[in-house]
Amino acid sequence: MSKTDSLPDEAYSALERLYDDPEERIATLQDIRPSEQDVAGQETVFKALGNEDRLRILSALRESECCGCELQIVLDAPQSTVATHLRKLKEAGLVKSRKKGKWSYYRIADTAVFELLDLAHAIQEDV
Amino acid sequence: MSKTDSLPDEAYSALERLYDDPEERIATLQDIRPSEQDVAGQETVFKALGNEDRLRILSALRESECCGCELQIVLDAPQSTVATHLRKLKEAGLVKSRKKGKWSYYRIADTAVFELLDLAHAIQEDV
DNA sequence: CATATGAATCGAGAAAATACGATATGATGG
DNA sequence: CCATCATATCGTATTTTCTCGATTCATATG
Repeated sequence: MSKTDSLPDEAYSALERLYDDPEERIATLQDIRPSEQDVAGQETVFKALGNEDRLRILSALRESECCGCELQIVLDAPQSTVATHLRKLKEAGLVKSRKKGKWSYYRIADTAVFELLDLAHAIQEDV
Repeated sequence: MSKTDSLPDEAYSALERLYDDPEERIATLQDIRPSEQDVAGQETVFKALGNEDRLRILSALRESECCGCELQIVLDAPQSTVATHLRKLKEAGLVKSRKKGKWSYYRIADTAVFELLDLAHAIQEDV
């Protein structure tokens, strides 16, 4: 037998047993469509943060601005790997960079980034 | 030729050109080792948040507590998919659940979760 | 206790993210 | 200009995550 699991109908009939006026509740639920843009933006930020190496980069930048070659030492990873991580962080708006001669210096873009890191830490503490 | 890119030595010699006392700077950088546990916890939280479906679940829970079958309607996804997302959110400490009869009701675990969502939104706004 | 129902778990194929060598780019100093 | 060096980008092999049907589990009800 197939598709025992995917029927949306299944969920509808469940709601019809739960509520006196299921139609209204179903309409309400279907209307929960947060702006695609909002969700996409949040997703970009959280995906960028959801990686050990990138969290360690942010941890280093919390101390001070660093150039790319310094971050290679922090991560003990090859240059192209570090550069890729930095690009992701930059695209997400978490870090900014400035160029000085041959060097690119990276810094945390905003104090909101510190807050994000601290909140995540706090949440996991009491799991 | 091979491994033109991965030599850690390369980064070391770069720093030796950058600083008068490179040894000290290198030692400082290598010491930036945030507690593995801290980073792992943050990573779990941010990985859980870095997914469109899960962000939409949180968006729905922001309105009100929901049971599993209601979230199936919100996402328009099969039951096992929704259940898997909910497990991830729970493991990360982002939602809590209570069982009532056959139903499992989910709710956001802490106001810190709202703050995370809002901060991420704010950061992406000015990228 | 048989059946129905909502939810949790499992497993395997599909999709996405990551790692990293090779190469390209752009600045600097002879 | 040519060589060197710090970065950035590209291509692809590898790893991780996601999806979702099937199955199992738990609760309720006749």
